[in-house]
Amino acid sequence: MLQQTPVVRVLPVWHEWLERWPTPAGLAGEPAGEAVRSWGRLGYPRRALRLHAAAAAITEKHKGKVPDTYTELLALPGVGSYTAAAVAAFAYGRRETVVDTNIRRVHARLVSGTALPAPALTAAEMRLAASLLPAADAPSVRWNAAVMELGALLCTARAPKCGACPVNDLCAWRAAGEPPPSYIPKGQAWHGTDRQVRGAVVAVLRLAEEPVPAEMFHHEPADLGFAPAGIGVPLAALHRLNSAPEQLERALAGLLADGLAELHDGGYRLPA
DNA sequence: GATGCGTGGCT
DNA sequence: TAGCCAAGCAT
Repeated sequence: MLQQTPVVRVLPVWHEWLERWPTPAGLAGEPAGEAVRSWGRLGYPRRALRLHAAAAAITEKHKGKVPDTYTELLALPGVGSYTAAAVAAFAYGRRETVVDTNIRRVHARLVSGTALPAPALTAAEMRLAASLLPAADAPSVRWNAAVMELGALLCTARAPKCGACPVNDLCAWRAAGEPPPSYIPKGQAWHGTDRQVRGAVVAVLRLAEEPVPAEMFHHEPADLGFAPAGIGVPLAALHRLNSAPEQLERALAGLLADGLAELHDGGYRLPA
């Protein structure tokens, strides 16, 4: 849930999930669509699908217990190098090189003297992080947590709070006069993209209790002569995007391909 | 290595 | 207010 999503937005959903599915087996015992539905508006709903798949893998291959090694964690769906290291370190106390966006930014500034880390995680960054990690297990966990928090709370991407930083006297970027970034990060396009349409379609499917006919996506409900049950609001939002028919087709096809939707009785629904 | 993939708070 | 950006991953 925390992948690319701020902590404060994750917390309420996380609590709901743990109450509803206290164990991996509990989640694995329900349809994947239920995971997507209860994902709410966290974004990137593929993560819900993969979390469900990970729960199934944990149930089947790990006797229902979340594995405690980096390698086993990495093999789970939706778990990459960051998440595998973070779980091994923070849940199991292991010494792992945890590198998230916060840690990358702190290292870039404090050590490398640049305003921002490289556009993508590099081998050099991993080597640097590994070289800074304390040798013993417990201190390494504290180090990972501390650097991550420093980045999240003080050494932020925009308007870093250098005045409150406990290590500002060690900061290479500050010592260099806070030079501007050497490149301009290109923002993620949104308006008019397939991505926006996909999001609007999934919003409809989340609320739908019956398969949604393709015509519902392509035409105004008023033109169809019948009222959609319970999905009027997200459907209206989708139509307001006024996307081209082929764009809608791409979005629907993409959702099918990703397993976020399936065809049933001539309509689209979340995977049952 | 580059791209596609959500959503909403903050400035 | 339009854009930035957030505990990344898979392909």
